[in-house]
Parts: sequence; structure tokens; C-alpha cells
Amino acid sequence: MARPKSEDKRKAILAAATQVFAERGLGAATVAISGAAGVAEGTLFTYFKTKDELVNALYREIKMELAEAMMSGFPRKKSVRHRLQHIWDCYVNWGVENPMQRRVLAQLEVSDRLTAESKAAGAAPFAQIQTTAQEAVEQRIIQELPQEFIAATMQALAQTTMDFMAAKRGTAEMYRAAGFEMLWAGIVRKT
Amino acid sequence: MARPKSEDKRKAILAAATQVFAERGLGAATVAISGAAGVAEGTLFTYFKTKDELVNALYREIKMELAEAMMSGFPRKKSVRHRLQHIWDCYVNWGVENPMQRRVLAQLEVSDRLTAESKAAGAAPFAQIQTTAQEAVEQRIIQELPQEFIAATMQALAQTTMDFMAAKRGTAEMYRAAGFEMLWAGIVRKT
Amino acid sequence: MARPKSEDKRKAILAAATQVFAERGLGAATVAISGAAGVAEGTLFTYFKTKDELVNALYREIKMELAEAMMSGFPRKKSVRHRLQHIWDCYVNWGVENPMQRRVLAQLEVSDRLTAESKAAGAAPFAQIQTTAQEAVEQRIIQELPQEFIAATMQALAQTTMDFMAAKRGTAEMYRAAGFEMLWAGIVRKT
Amino acid sequence: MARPKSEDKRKAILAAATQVFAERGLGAATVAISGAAGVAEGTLFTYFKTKDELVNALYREIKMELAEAMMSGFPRKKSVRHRLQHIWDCYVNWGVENPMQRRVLAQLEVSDRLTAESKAAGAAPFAQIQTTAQEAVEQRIIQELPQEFIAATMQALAQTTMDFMAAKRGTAEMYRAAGFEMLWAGIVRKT
DNA sequence: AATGAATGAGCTTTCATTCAT
DNA sequence: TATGAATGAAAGCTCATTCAT
Repeated sequence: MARPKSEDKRKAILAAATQVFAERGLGAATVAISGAAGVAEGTLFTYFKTKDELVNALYREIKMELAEAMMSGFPRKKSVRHRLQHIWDCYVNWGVENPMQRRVLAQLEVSDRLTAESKAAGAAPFAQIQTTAQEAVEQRIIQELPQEFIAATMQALAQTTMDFMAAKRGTAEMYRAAGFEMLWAGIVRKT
Repeated sequence: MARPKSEDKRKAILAAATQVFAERGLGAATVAISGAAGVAEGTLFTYFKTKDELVNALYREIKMELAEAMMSGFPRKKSVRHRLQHIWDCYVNWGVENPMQRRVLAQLEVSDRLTAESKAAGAAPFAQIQTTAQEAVEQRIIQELPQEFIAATMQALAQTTMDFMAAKRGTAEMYRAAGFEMLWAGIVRKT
Repeated sequence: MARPKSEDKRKAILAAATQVFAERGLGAATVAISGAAGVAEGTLFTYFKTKDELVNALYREIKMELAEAMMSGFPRKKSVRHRLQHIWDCYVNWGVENPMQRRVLAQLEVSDRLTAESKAAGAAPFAQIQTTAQEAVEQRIIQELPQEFIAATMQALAQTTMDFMAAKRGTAEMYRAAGFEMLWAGIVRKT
Repeated sequence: MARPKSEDKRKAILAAATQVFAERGLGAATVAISGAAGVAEGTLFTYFKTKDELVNALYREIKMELAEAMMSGFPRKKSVRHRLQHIWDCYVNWGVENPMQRRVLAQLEVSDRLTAESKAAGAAPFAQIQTTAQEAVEQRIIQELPQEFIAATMQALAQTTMDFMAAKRGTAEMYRAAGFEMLWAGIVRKT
């Protein structure tokens, strides 16, 4: 093989896309991305055949990173509340620490560029949350609501929490805790 | 003035924009909007100087409609819980009944096209919610959290609820109720 | 109507296309054509939605012109030989007088950009030649060969004749006559 | 030289070019050709410095093959008519048996990519036809027309004949004979 | 005010060619 | 020599906006 496709370059393009999309939206020009990545205009297209392919790859990439952040160090043996709190904290911290990724993810999720495959692939790694919720229901700890609804609820509250943590750095900790308390109160079975 | 600008045409353009943006995203061409509105390409620009202006006007328009839907018939005299439930039900019903507007709003909110003024103007009509929350805090009914945080939380939970109501028409009622219970449990003062 | 699409501009674009394609082949850039026509890049596309559409329109245009040149003053009442000679002379003169059109036509005919409709439309106006040939066969003047074959033969000989007339201006007349004699000798019934 | 350029590869590239150009026109990408030839993108350029060089080489190649096909077994001693018929049959058969080459040749001949040298080189091997014609003139068998004109005429008629032979396989023989009769009648001296 | 043709910057993508391996 | 990734100059086409009518 002449020069093998460089994993570094692929990463650089995805990183540049994250930055550029965060700044200018998904409508940003590919040339801005290749420029930010330090490669030629055409090179972007040797790594991603079309802009849509790049966009979908980026989505999966970010989702994977997020999943990793959420699942590492998962306290499998601890109580349901502990486990949920772990997920919550990791998620929320990731969002605050990766504001560009978070912004891009939000845009991707309401855009019409994601394929069904990408959406499925992006959702897959979050199975463990559902497992946790499932167990909690079985142990009659949380209310009998569809797991997906609980997961979606958590998502929504977490996003809101991140917004406030990012906006008010000084009291970030407070919001993280308050958000979780709201979630827990909302889903736990009342006596 | 020979012919005054027609309010009808303005409305038609905004309605067309809603539809077209819902179908194709904010990147849709202005000519698609003028076409759908039944006016000429150039006419769009006599009502809105630029596409950005149209976008911002649409945002305010949708927000106003939503506010109206939420505030009409507001039971000023009833209990905090009742008042909040009224807001919740109206909001959620509006979203389910106006899926295009909801979709466009979601895109607008993560786009980079909204001016600070638009955002402020869009938020203004929701003052009453904050008033309700404010009172509730003073009456020591709900927790001492920043009002905006509670409002944002409600927003987030309502969005999630709408998603599920729209997706599972048969059990829409259940989700509306469950969503509200979660919200209330989350914010009400314990003990 | 604001400004109606100008027939002049359409003509200018087709004329420019003829010139540019003659000089640089069908691969020439659309910007070269719009430039030569004195209109903006985008204007070309308001008159022809795609380059292929332009190419097909140009083909029909040239074929129409050619047909007109060949059919005007057709001596319907005269002998078969006279009528054929009229066709021959007109065709060959047109080719010599319109070298760019001729060159472009040659390229168009071997390109893969022409639609079946264009080919049919381009062939239609030449029906009279076939009628002439048909009659001649019925009168037992020319050999019993498929008319299309005779038409194609005439085409081929005429093209060759044009090449020589164009290359050797001084003896153009001689070639025109000699070419026709070859054609006539080739198709007339012997004995 | 470590590895000498392989004649096989050169041949493979030319064969692939013939096929690809026949299918997609001369505008086809070089990568399609290298792909079809089973070599790397860059390799094509070690055998042909530029695409134009490849195109010109292909032209000469096809012309050479054609000349070979026409000249092999040339009945030098037989009558002028016999010799001409030999040339005719060989030419026409070659065209029918090598449709891709014929199609590419037609495109090459109206393209603007051939250098003057290539055109000259392509014409050279056909000297024998001219010699035959020359002799025929001297023997007062055919008319006193410039040899090149006769050659060009034959070319043109042969092309037309090939078209019909290819299109109507069942009566190919008839067309081959009829075409030759037309040619002969056209050029032979009358009484 | 209304129209839609005109504009040209900007977009994504292709492609001949180069060059590191 | 062979490879195929890298390059960047086009290419065709779109589109927000302007402007003659």
C-alpha cells in the first residue's frame, strides 16, 4: 500500500467538523472543515464520500464518546439510586466539559441528515441505562412507566441541567445535585 | 401608498415557512417558501428584508401563538397546582396539535440564526409561569430553586411528553398525566 | 410579469454554446458559454435547467436550422434528380457556410448526451428526403435499397464533400458537383 | 532498471480505455480506466504521462490495428476492383467485429484532443489504399478525382455500411455488398 | 406593491496529476 | 516500478438578494 489512510487525519477531520459545526451550524461549508483540519479540500472526500456521510459518522462518533464517558466505572453492584446517580453525573459532566459536542449533537438530533442506521447505532450503547431502569422497576423502586419514557425524561432533565451548569459556573454543583433530585423524585415510587 | 402591505400575505408567508422548514429544515430555499405561499420570489423580501429576518419573525410568531395557547383561560384564582396543571396541559396539547410548529421551534432553538432580541421577545410572554412559580415559592409550596430553572425543567419535560404523546397516540392521555406528576413530584417541597 | 424571459438572451446563449463547443468540445465549461453570451453564470440556468438540457436544445436548434436550409425552395414538381440535387446543394452549402454548427453537430451525434426524444425531434424534419427517395424507388429510378440506407449514404457523402469544400475553397464547386455525381451513380438503377 | 515497464500493463490500460471510453465517452475519468485495467491510479501515469497522451496513443493503436486488419492478405496481383473489394470487406468486417473501437474512433476523430502528429501517424498506414487508387486512375479505371477524396469517400460509405450491418445483423451481408457496389459505381469511369 | 429574471458568490463534488511509501 | 492517498483547480448548480418592469 502506498500511504495508508491515516487514522489521525480522519480524527482531525471529525474534530474540525465538530468545531466548525458548533460555530456555524450544520450548514457550514466543507471547505471550512477541511481547512480547520489542515487538509486539502479533496482530502475530506477521501475519508468521507459525501458531506452526509461525514455528518453521520460524526454523530456516531460523538454518541460513542458519550456512551464511554457514561459507562466507565459503572458501579454495577451498588444500589439503583447510586447507579442512576453515576449515569447522571457522568452525562452531565460530559456535557459541560464538551460544549461543542453537545451543541452539535443537539443540531444533529433535529436535523434530517441522520439515517435510520445512524440513529440505531447511536442509541445502541445506551442499553445499560435501560437495564438499570428495568431492574429498578422490577424491584418496585421506580414507577411503572415505559423505560424509554424514563430514559427520555432523564435526557431532557440532564440537558436542562447542563445548560444551567454551563451558564452559571459558580453554582454548577448545586444544579447537578438539584437536577438529580428532581429526576429521582419524579420517578421513584411513592410509598 | 398605492397598495399597503397585505397582512394576509405576511401570514401566508409565515405559514408557508412553517410548513417548508418543518419538511426540509431551516436550510430550505426561500423560493420554496414563496412558492408555497403563492407569492412571487421577490415578494417575500418586501415583507421580510432577509431570510434571517423571516426566520426570527417566525420564531416570535410561533412563540406568541404558543403563549396564547398556554395563557388563555388561565385559572388565576385556583391553587398553584391547578394553575401549573393548566399551563402544562395547554402547552402539551398545543405541541401535539401543532407538530410542524413544534418541529420548527426545535430547529430554531438550536440554530445560530436567532438574535438576542428574538430570544428575549420569545421568552417574554411566559412571564406568567414565572409569576406562578414565584408565588409558589413564597407560599413555601415548591422548592427554593431559581424560577428559570423550574421553567426550563418544565419545558424539557413537556417536550419529552409531547414526543411520546405524538408517537403513541393511543396512550397520549396517560403520558400527559404521568409527565405532569413527574414534574410536580420533582418540584414540590418535601415534607 | 416582471421581465419576461428574453428570446434574445436564449438565442445568445445558444449561439455562444455553438461557438464555445466548436472551439473546445462539449466538455467546455458552462461559465465559458455564459461569458461568451454576455450573461451571468446563473442566467444560463434560468434558460436551461441543466447543461444537458442546453446541449439537447442546441442539437434541436441546429437540426431545425439545417432542415430549413434544406427544404426552402424545394422544387416539388421537378424530376427526382433535380429534387435530390436541390437537397444535396442546400445541405452541402449549409455545412460550408456554418462550420461551427457542423462541427458541433458531429460531436453531438457521437456523444451520449442526446435523449431519445431529441434524436427523434432532430430527425423529424427530414421526412421530405425520405419521401423523395420513396417516390424514386416507386418510379424504378433508384435501386431497391432501404430508404434509410440511402439517406445515410447521402449524409456520409455530403459530410465528406463538405470537408473537402471547406479545405480547398478554390475548387469547392468541383467537389460539390463530383460528390453529387458519385451519389447519383451509386444509387441510380443500372440499365 | 529494477522492473521494466510491462508491455502487458500498457496493453491492459489501452484495452480498458477502449472499453471505458466506448461506454462513457472521452470524458470518462482516468480512475475508471486504471480500475478496469486492474492497475493503480498512479500506474496509468507511468505508462502515459497525461490523459491526452493516453488518448493519442489509443488513437494510433486503433488505427494501427485497423490498418493491419485491412492490409493483411492484400491481393496485390489481382484487379483493381478485387483489391478495392478486399480493402472494403476487411474494413467493414473489422468495424462490425470491433464495435467499441469503432465507437471510440468516431469520438476521437471529432474531439479536439488529437495532435497533428497523431492524425498524421494514424493516416500513414493507409498509404496502400492510395497507391491502389493511384494505379487505378493511371489505368483510366476510375475517375480523375483527388485520391484523398476517393479515400475519404470510401471511409464515409464504409462507416455508414457498418452502422447498418451492426444494426441489422440478419442482412449484414447484403449491406456489405450493396455498399461496395455504391462505392464502385460512384468512382468507376463511365464508358 | 408585486413580479420573476438576473446576478455572482458560494456550495459540494470530481478529477488529472503528484508524491510519499 | 507500483501504489493509492493527497492535492486544489475546476465543474455544475443553487440560492439569497436585487432590480427592471
